Amino acid sequence: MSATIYDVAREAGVSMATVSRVVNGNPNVKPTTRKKVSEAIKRLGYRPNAVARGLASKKTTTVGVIIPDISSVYFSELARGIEDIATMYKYNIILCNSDQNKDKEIHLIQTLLGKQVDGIVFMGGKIDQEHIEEFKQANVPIVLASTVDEQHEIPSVNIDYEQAVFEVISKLAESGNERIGFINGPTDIPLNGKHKLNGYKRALEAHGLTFNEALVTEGDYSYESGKEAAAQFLNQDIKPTAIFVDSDEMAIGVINEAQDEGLKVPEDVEVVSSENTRLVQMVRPTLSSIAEPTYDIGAVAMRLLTKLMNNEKVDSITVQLPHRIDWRNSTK
Amino acid sequence: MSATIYDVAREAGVSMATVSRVVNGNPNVKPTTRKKVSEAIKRLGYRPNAVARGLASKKTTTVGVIIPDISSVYFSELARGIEDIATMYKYNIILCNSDQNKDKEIHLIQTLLGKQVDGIVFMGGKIDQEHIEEFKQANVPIVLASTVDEQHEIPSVNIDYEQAVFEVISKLAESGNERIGFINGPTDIPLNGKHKLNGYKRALEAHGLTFNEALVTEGDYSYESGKEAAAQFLNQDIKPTAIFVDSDEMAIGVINEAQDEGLKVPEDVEVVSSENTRLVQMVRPTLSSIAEPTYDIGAVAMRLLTKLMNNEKVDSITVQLPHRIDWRNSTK
DNA sequence: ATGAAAGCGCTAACAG
DNA sequence: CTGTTAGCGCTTTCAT
Repeated sequence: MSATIYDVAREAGVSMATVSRVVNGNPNVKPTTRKKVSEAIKRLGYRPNAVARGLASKKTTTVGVIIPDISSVYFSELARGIEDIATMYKYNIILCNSDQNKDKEIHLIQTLLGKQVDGIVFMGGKIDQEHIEEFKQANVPIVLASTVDEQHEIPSVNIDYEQAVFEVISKLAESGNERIGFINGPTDIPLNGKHKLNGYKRALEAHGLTFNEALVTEGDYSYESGKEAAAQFLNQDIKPTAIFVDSDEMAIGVINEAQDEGLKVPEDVEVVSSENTRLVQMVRPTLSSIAEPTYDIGAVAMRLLTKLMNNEKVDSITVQLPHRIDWRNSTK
Repeated sequence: MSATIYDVAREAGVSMATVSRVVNGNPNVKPTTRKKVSEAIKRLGYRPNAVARGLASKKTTTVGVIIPDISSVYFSELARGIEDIATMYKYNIILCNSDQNKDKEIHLIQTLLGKQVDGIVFMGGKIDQEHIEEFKQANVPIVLASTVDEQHEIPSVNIDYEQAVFEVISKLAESGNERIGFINGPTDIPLNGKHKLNGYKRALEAHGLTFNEALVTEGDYSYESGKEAAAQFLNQDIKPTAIFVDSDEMAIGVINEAQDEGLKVPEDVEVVSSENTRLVQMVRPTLSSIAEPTYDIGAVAMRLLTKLMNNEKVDSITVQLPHRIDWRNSTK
């Protein structure tokens, strides 16, 4: 059994309150006493029990992180941003994979609240009423990262996805492409089915192009699904001359499929992706992509959460980070 | 304030002990009482406080996971394996990035122990005496995943890295390569500087080839460092005709560098990598690689940890998972 | 089958 | 500056 605060108190000949004070860096302790206590701590190898502390103080310095899939390149970068800032503010994170499954998500929220986390960073797809209910019932702050809440009720950190897609498609249209394909992510998620699709449509319209259903499809973010979607596009009569793809892995699938079919990228078909993970520079040709500040979204979301947990004032509950479009060799 | 077990007890007209019993599924409760209590729980929206429970029971159903960098493709796959099995056994994980920095590692171990985790999965580079001390002082089990402890004192899950490298180099030698390059990971880590290097040397020897220092270098696992190492190799007089690279990202750097210099893979230079992440199928040519069962290493490590936490008997404290070599198009 | 009561190890008033 | 004293919310004997 390891030493408790009580053991230290006895060893140092003081009360537990005093030990608690020196452990917590309370200045109201005479230097000599502090020294006595510190030595006793060292001698006994005392290590404060965070669980007991959590129970007494009602703070665990632990935050929950619900993420669709940590093994995805995109989300693991986000997670790193979250964890770095958490560490900076002395929090630890409990990491949970949801696979974007609503039941799991709800269950995880409850588990985390049961564990008395001080806050939660949530990443997911669709946020529906049931999520909102849970979030509101929680007595700790929640921040959404790279996840949109239609109602703008929950604090969140995102980029302007609709605008980003609008810019990509516009540029593609301006450089002469008349048939621009769009391989979206799962469209049951509003972020895809609504915002990104809107950006696509608005850009077409703005450039006098007509929307063609045969040029829009969806994948599940995997390499394989990108390859399949590309095969579908490239085997129809009206082949697109440019394709915007909603993830890097899918985009690589598209490039490979195109090349396998003897098409040249970007000469025959231009490709633009959407995550700007490290992968973009590893493919040949290097991939043009919406440069979403993935790490930063995580970092800023966590930073926002710390403010909320601290009851600090925040300018705005929803923050929108800037994005760029990085044009590389997969486009002309 | 949310309801406590005491509130539920009063609401249901029983004692807290009884509430505790139904919450924990203790069979010694009359069905009618159980029902009464369950209803009270529902009515009050009672959710057990895991911190209080942890303090009383000395179990947190939380395990610590120390990982070099969650944003690495390799480690995030490992982490997913860990988390899946943890979930299966009703544990949550506290995830911490160490960047393989020893001070951080030691500090994280202490933080996690302070948080009273029931066990730790540790991934890192060099395990030295100080680590071992910490591990031994901890009163909870520790399992190393994809991390070797020279002394074999700490439970661990690995593949036989030396043997795997031996096989790759042997095959390369047998197919006629006489100058086989080796881009290792950081060699201050015994796994690289000792075991993998040994495998390389032994294979050369076994095939009558002489060891040449100019054909061995190291990188930091990044794409860039792979590219640089390749540039170094390919610009010297005695160019290797085959290169074994210790990570997928570095290997892609090698392929790209070779191609940028006008060399063909595998015709002019063959490339074999070492992690078999999803990336191997995304590059062209697809990458031959040691098929390390990354996800499984994590899963098995976590499974082993659950047994240890449960005081179950385990056949062997160190497990060695089988590996394959997947030959793809980056080799002849 | 159920209840009473004693902690688990710590923080946080409140005194002094 | 230091000590006393209640809890925090739950588990766990030990009775009954």
